[in-house]
Amino acid sequence: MASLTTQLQVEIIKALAHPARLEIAQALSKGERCVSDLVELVGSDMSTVSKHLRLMREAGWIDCEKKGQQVFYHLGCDCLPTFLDCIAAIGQGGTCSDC
Amino acid sequence: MASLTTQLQVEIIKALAHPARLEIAQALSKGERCVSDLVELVGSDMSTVSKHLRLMREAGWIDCEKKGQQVFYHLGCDCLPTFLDCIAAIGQGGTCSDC
DNA sequence: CCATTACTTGGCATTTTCGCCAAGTAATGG
DNA sequence: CCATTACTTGGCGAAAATGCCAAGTAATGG
Repeated sequence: MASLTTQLQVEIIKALAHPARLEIAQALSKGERCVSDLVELVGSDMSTVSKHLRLMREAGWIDCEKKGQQVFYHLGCDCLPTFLDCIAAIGQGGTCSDC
Repeated sequence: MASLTTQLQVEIIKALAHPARLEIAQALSKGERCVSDLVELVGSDMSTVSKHLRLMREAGWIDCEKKGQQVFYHLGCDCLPTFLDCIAAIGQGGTCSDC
């Protein structure tokens, strides 16, 4: 039953459905960050964070740009902050006003 | 690092991050359905669908009501259709206009 | 060049999720 | 009552996701 389209949409949603990835999304909503910053934020090994970032990039949520030896990640989809606010509102039991 | 709040939000997102659950969400956006309808829709065992429904209910996305021997499920959050449209738009490579 | 920093990728063990079957519960009809 | 329908729950093997370590790559500084 699940169409290719459905599967693609699931991959997009799954890319946010993990504590580290959600925290990364929240951080990037406030501005770009390099990988080391995000490693410090989520507290996992850099290799782990790197893989999370790849997933999110493949899903289209984020993009990156290399500057010298650092790689800076930033949002790739304008929807994301609204999306996160919506989920946060639902999480607090309230109704979401934005969406 | 991941706070309790973050973990809760992740559970809410995860409740949509599965082909069967996404299809159920899309179906319920068009109106209420009983479990048997949804079993036919997703093509899995009824016990499997029942467990998906429980997850979605615990996340707050849906509610249910028993009518006779049937259980009808319906949306529990007004955000959901907008949310789904947004994901669908992202999935098609376009920018999301609604959110 | 060579060492160092900043990352990415491969591999693999551990944990989590998934989905079926079997069994249990609740409402309806005869 | 008893059988049937419509579900839910428990259990468990199979599949997928997660995260660390080790190894590989690219840019910079000396």
